Amino acid sequence: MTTTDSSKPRGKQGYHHGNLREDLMRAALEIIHESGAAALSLRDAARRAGVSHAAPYRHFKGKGVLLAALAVESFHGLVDALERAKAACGDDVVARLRAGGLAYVRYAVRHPSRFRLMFGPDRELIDDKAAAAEVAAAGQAAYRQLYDSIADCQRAGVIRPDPTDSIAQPAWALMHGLAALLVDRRIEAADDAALEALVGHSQRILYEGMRSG
Amino acid sequence: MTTTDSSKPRGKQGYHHGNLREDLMRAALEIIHESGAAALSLRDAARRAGVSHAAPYRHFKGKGVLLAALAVESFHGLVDALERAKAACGDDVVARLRAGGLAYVRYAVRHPSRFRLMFGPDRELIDDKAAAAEVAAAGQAAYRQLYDSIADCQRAGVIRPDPTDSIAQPAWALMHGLAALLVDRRIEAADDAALEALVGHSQRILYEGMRSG
DNA sequence: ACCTGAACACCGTTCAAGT
DNA sequence: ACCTGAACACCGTTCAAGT
Repeated sequence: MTTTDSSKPRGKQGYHHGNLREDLMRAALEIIHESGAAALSLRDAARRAGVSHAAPYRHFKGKGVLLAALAVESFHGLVDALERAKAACGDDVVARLRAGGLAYVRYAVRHPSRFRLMFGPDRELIDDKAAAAEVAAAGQAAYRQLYDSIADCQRAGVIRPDPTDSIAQPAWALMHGLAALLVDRRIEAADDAALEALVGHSQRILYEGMRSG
Repeated sequence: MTTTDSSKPRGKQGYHHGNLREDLMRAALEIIHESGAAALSLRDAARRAGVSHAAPYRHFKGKGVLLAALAVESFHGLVDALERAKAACGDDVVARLRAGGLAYVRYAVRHPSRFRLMFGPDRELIDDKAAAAEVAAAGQAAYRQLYDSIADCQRAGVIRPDPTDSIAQPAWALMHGLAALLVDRRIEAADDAALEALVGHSQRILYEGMRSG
């Protein structure tokens, strides 16, 4: 029962894997999802991927770098979600801004482990400089989504022409705070409708203060 | 040099400590402050407190319970800070609300390790039910500070008479988001003046949307 | 090139035994 | 009552050695 697993027909019926890097990331996320980031061990991830405890080190310089790779992947997923949500709104700049905010909070609630990985203190584990820089860059790409939406609204004359950052930062903080408190179960949202209502209500309040005139 | 330490003149010139529980909490916080929560080990805390690695278990059922005790202590510190800030504003309900928000963000920035302990995923480590409940209660006490401030403003007629939670939640989320992003260095505030400006500006935007009329 | 096995220096937690 | 020392089952990381 050790030699007859047939999940991947790839390679020279292989003593090795073909795609260990991806499998390790998948396993690690699974562990974090089941038991929290503190419970993640590289050895367990290796076990689940069916390799020895030393094998991961051919693909990641250490535990922190694996975590960083997951964070980067997660930021890319967030950016995708934001882009899709905005694209579905056509040219209505205000609708695009609102949809982006909702998508941000939804992404956090649907992928709490990833959200915590992106923003949680696990980033402290990333002692590797290059990996830390990559995570930071991926995070900035997400912020740019919001920044651009605000700038579009300013150009359209529906949001005050203050420095864009001075508006984007509070807007980000509000959505980020909702996301963080929801993920931490400090605020409850019974279902997706309740979540939409909470986000929509928060956005309406904020929008009153941002709009022109 | 083992028997002649004279820091505490207490007890029977003691083979034991007098106040190990407190010393362990102090040491643990020191470690977290220096190297992050992930680097905390009970054994290291015990070492710094000058006792054997098994001694902590007379005072805490496990690592998670020590962390929980630190979180509770930190929430109490936050509540104290909020109360002091509000008290300094006399009877002006709006000033009290604003001061509370600023105090919240300041507490986070000044005590980032504690803030992460209160809200971070480290709470997952708390497998102990009683400890988790204590942390939740301490957290609710902090929320009540904000809730009461909003309610006071509503009674004074300066904030819309919507359900208080529906206003307190976005207000909390905005301050919490600022705090979290600042602690994570996703947003920068060069000094305390910049912090005050950021918080004040965010509050002004929010207040526009909350106020009556 | 990619993986294994043994090794090292750590952990958290438990438990008999000491004072 | 409070602490120690040995013990157990784990970790992360490294490194020679295998295919």
